[in-house]
Amino acid sequence: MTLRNLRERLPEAAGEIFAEKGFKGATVREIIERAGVNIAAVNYYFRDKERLYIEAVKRADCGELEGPHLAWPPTGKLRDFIYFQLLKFLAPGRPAWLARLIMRERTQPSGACAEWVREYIEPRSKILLGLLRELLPPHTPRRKRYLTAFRIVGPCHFYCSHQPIIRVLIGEDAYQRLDLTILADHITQFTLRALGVAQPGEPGT
Amino acid sequence: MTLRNLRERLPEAAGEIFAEKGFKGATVREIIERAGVNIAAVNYYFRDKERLYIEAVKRADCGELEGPHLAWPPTGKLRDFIYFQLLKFLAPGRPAWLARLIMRERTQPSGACAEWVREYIEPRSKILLGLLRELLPPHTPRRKRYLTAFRIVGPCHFYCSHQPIIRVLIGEDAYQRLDLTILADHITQFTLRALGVAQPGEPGT
DNA sequence: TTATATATGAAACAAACGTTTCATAATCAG
DNA sequence: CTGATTATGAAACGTTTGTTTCATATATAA
Repeated sequence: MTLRNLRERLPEAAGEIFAEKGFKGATVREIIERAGVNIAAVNYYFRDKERLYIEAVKRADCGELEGPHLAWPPTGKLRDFIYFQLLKFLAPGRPAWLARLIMRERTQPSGACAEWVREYIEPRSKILLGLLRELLPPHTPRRKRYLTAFRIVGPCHFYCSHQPIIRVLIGEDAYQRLDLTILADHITQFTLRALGVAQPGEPGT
Repeated sequence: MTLRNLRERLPEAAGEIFAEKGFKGATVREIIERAGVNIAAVNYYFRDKERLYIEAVKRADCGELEGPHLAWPPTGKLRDFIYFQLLKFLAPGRPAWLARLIMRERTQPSGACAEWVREYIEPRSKILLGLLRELLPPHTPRRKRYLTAFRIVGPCHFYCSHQPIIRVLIGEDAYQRLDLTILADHITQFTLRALGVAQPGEPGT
């Protein structure tokens, strides 16, 4: 067989199943079956199930730091930030299990991924807070800045984490017609209006 | 021993542990140990682990329909809705595990609780959409109404579901100082301003 | 009381789990 | 080629899992 392929196929298949069933719910036998490798490979390449899990999470959320285009005005940067936030979770070409794996680790941290929070979550949080520092009036207290940040990131994550329930509530048809640009525009306009920042030509979505 | 107490203590202890570790992660032996009952009681009272889980979820989220006070103006109803939404998850006296159990079932439905979604989630969704029908201009398309609803409910859930990460990002001290009324007011003002609905005397939070 | 239904406890069940072992196969440097 | 290192496969390991069994204890009704 192709040697190096095996070491890569394992965490990939693991990610899909961990996302679907969680750490405890997934079994190594199901993972190695999907990866098409022998069960001993888990021990050989990753020592045990937990380290395989960490590796899978890291690969699922290791995208480059897609910062907003620096040349844009602050409002444009905000729209970009929101759009990329949505894109990460709901991009059409992106496998759905990636988002679910990340969301699972975000809302129920296994503790094994504290390092990943520092390396990945924290920098993005600082980008948004920096953006709000430009958009909000000077000397806005720190607390109001991150309260506003929650108001922006919250809805982005809501689409992903509550996906199963949203499908039921608004109907499958309406859910399928949702477009990422529509969502991003809506959140951006909603935010800018709430902050009292004028935005050219936008009567309503 | 007190007879009927036993049947009640079981799903209560189960809820705590299911919330903490999920359905698969929790073991019946840990549950019966915390409840202080014999392992046979699970089979005797609830047949199996899954039915015990369903019972625990139902009891965690069976609060009465705390609708906004009908006599209030629409803006007041909205604030009430948001406040109760937060209260359900983060009320000081309320055990934290209740919120986590509900959130777990919301974001990763086990499928066994479809009935609970219909009976509990759907009515509350309709209350909010009805409220928005009053607040938004007449003939606002259905899609914009529920997009706006997501903008309101999203942040409420964000506080709960991302609680572990928020604690790290803003610091434990700042997190402890967060007050539910502050949160509710902030979300309400943010929403009303975004909708272009005037609100008396409110320069900023 | 006696008879019947209900509740409890200790022990064991078979199945599934993560992990390990070890013999063999493949790879590669010399 | 030879020898050493690396990779693979089949089988079994010891635990833990959810569930069941059955004898005993308790409550209830006549």
